[in-house]
Amino acid sequence: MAIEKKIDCVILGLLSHEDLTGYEIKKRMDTFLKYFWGASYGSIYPALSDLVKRGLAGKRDGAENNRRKIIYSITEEGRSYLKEWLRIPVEKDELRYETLLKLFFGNEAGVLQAISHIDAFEEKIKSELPYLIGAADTLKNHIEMDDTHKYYLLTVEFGIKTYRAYLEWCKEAKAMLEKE
Amino acid sequence: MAIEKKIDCVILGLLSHEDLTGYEIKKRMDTFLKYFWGASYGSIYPALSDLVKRGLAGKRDGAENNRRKIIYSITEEGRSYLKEWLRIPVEKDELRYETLLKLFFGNEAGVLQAISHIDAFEEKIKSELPYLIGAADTLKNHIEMDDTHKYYLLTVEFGIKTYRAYLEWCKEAKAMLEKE
DNA sequence: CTTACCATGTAAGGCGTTACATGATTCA
DNA sequence: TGAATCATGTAACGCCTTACATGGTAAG
Repeated sequence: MAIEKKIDCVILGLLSHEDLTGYEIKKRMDTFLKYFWGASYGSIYPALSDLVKRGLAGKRDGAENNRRKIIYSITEEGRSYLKEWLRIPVEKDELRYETLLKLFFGNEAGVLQAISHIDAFEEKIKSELPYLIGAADTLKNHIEMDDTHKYYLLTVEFGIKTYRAYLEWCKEAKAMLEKE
Repeated sequence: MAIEKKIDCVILGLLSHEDLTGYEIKKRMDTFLKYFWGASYGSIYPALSDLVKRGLAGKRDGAENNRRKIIYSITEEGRSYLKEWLRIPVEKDELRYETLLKLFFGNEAGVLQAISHIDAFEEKIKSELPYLIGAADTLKNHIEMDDTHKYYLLTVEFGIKTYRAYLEWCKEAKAMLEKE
């Protein structure tokens, strides 16, 4: 079992780029990490408190007007912790594709239902792909400026490649099911 | 929130193909569903008891010699339950790619470490791909015989397509990181 | 004026893994 | 005879999501 909790590492990773509020951390996850990682407020805020308690992050008040705001930053200890986690090999990559599960048992439900699941999957991928392509284009235009962008681009391109493979598969899978 | 627990659906799905023991269910998951779903004994056995309690599965003794063995089968109620789950749209497909996470924060650790994570990922994919290709070939040779095979083939081809996309990405990602 | 967004947090409960516990059989 | 595989199960615990609770601000 891992000593490092993933949520801590993600937060620390984001804080290694810039100081952020809990709300902003969630935002970053929902945009940059969306297609390969996710977390809810219910895990982010407690993790943030815990990180501060352990000295891996610091907090400061950043309130403007009447709006409360707590800005978190990474400490030196936090940076070491992150580096150590980055150094050790990946434990496991996990996927839980409900779409494939429903497809695997498709004979119970029939061809039409299988196709409708593939259609829904295809729609979702098609709607997300332009965003990824847009992000890649933007990143390519100022790759020299910031090193973090280079790594971000890497993950975006992973997304683009796999999404395109998904779309190809959707087409072929439907063709196979329809020729009957 | 879903009323249906995924573990119940997976088990019921496997039982819709054939009668199985808990041990065999785990085996099926570790082979057929491996690259898009997983579960441990700690979730399978309790789920099985629960399924019987709710009348969705039946159990019978299948002991041979001195070896105890409990064979589970799907009931009519179980089949309806499965069909209903199969009918409703997919809730969500989830992935948690630790590899991409470590890569996203790669600037903290440097190019060499990023490459070593990609290498490890590539190795894993390369070692699993032949198994998928072998499965696809076998399935293609008796696709007419059994309808369940057709759907199994669909998921295997999903695996092959995405794995190939992964490998392409690995190559390009490393090339990008190395040109420096 | 109301909807969407900014912003933080807690409590309950679900889900599932890991580790443990036990014991038979098969094969080298 | 020891390792691998067959076979079933429980207990502790961790992690996370959902739902709830609260309140300010910006924009239409």
